[in-house]
Amino acid sequence: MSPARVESGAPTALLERAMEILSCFDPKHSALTLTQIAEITKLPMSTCHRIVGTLEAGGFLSKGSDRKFRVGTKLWTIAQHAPLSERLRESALPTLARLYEETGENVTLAVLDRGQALYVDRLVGERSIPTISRAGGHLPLHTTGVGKVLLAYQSEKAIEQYLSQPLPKPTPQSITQPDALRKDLAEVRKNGYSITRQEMTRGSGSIAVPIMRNGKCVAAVGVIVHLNRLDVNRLVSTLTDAAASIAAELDGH
Amino acid sequence: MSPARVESGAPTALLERAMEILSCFDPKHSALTLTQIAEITKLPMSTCHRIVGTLEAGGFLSKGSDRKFRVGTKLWTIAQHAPLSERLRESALPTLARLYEETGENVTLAVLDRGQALYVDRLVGERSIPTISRAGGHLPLHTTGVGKVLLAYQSEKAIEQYLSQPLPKPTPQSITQPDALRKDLAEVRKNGYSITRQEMTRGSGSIAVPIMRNGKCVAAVGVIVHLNRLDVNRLVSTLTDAAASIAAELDGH
DNA sequence: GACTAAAGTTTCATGGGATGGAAGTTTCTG
DNA sequence: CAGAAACTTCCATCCCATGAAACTTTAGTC
Repeated sequence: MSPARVESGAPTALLERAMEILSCFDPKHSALTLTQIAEITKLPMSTCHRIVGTLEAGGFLSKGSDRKFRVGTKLWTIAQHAPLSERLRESALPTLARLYEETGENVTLAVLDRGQALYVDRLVGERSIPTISRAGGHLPLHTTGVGKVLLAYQSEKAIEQYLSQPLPKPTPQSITQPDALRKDLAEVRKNGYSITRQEMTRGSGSIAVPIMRNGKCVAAVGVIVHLNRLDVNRLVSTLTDAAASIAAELDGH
Repeated sequence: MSPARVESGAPTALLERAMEILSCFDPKHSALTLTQIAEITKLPMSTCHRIVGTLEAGGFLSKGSDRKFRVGTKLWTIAQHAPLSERLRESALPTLARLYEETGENVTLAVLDRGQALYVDRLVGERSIPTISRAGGHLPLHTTGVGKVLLAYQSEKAIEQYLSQPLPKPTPQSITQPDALRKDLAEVRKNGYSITRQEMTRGSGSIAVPIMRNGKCVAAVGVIVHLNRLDVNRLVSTLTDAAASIAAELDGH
C-alpha cells in the first residue's frame, strides 16, 4: 500500500481524481502546468501525468506551446449541450443583446446553483464598469442583485437555511444580518425587483428581476451600473420587459 | 478476463470510458437515460451505472426527475474557462450583440477545430431564419461562410489535405470539386470575405469575414440570411467593422 | 390493484489496470 | 554550460474496477 493514499485526503478512485484535476481550472487558473496541477490536487507527479495525458488524448484538456494545459474544445463542446446553455442561454441571448444595446451597461443572467448565483452569461463592454461576475462564475446570493432575486423566490425553508450559515461580507455595505436580509428579501418579493448598492463592489450598484416560469423563478436578469447612473425606474421597466421576453422564448420551445 | 473487453471495441480504461459516456451528449442527445447511454457506449449496464453515478456525484452529470441524465453545471462551469469561452467568446460577445441588433440576422462566430467549423457562438432571433449551426456544433468547412474563411486562410498544405478527403454535399449547390473550391478560396483571400448561396441550406446564403491576429486568422464572423436579403456590400462592410472591433478587443487583453 | 416487462441497482469473486517511487530525459535559468 | 526544475518513462506490486447474476423499483396494461 502506498503511503500517499492513506495519509492524504486525495481521492482514491481514478475518475474522482480526473474530475478533481479538471476542477483545478477556475477563473483564477485558466492555464496550468503539470506541476501546478499536481500541487493543487496533491497527486503524485507520475499519476497526475498519466491522467492528464489521458484527458489530453480525449480532447478534454489541451497543451499549449507554453507547456500549460487549458480546457479543451471537446469538453467545451459537450458542455454546450448542458440545459443551461442549450435552453436558457440560447433563448435569452437575443434579449440580453438588446438589453445591452439599450442600456450600454453590464448585463448578467444567473441561476441558482449550489447555494450561490451561477452566472450563465454576461455582456460587458468598454462603456460599462468592470465587474467580478463572469460567465461560469459563482457569487454569493445576498450581495448581488441577481442573487437576491434568486434567493427571495426560494421556499421559506431554503431561505432560512441560507441565512443560518456564516455570510461573507465583501464590502462594509454588504447586508449580513439575517433580520435585515429577511426584510430586504420581502421587499424584493413585494416590488418584483432587487437593488444592491455597493454590497459587492465599491462604487457600483445593481438591479435585477426574476424570470418566472410556471410560477417558479428559474433565473434572474440584472444590470450592474455605476452608483450615480442607477436610474431605478427606467432600469426596472426595461428589465421587466426583458424578463418577460426571455420567459416567452423559454415557453416557445 | 471478461469477454466484453476482448470482443467489443469499447474502451478499456475507466477514464476513457467516462469520456466516452460524456461524449454521448451531443446536439441530438441532450438528455439520455442510463439504458440509452449503455446502448450507445456498448458498456455493460452495471459498469455504466457505476461510472455515471460517479460522474453525477461529481456534478458532471445531473439526473432529472424524468430519470434522464443531462450535462451538469459543474462540467459547464469548468468549460467556461476554456480559452474559447474565456477569451474569444467573451471578447466578441458585445460586438456580436451590436451586429445582431444592426442586421437582425443570424450571427455566428466560429473557429477551426479538427477539420471542421466549430461554432463558438450564435445569436438567433425570431426575425432571422432557422439554421442548423448551433453553439458547440460542428459543420463542414466548404459549405459554410465561416468555414470557407477559416479554410482559405490556412496553409496551402492544410488546404490540400482538406481537399483530398471526400467532401460532403448537403445541397446540390454545395461545391465539392477540389478545383472549383481552390478558385473559390483564392477569391475569398482576394476579397477578404466569403459568400455561400444555398451550399448548406436551401433558401439561405451567408457572408463571413476573418478575424485576424498577428497575421493569422484565429476565427471568423458571419451572418446567415435569406437569399433575397443577401445585400453583399452592406453586410461585408458591417462584418469587416465587427471583425476589426473583435480583433482590437482580443488584443486589449 | 394485480401482473409483468423493462429499467435500474446491488453484490461479489477475480485479475488486470492503476499506482507511485525511482530513474532517466528534456527544458529552463542564471 | 552547469545545475535545477519540470517532465517523462519504467515496472513490480496490489487495489480497485469489472460485469454476470440476482435483486428491487418503476412504468405500463388489462
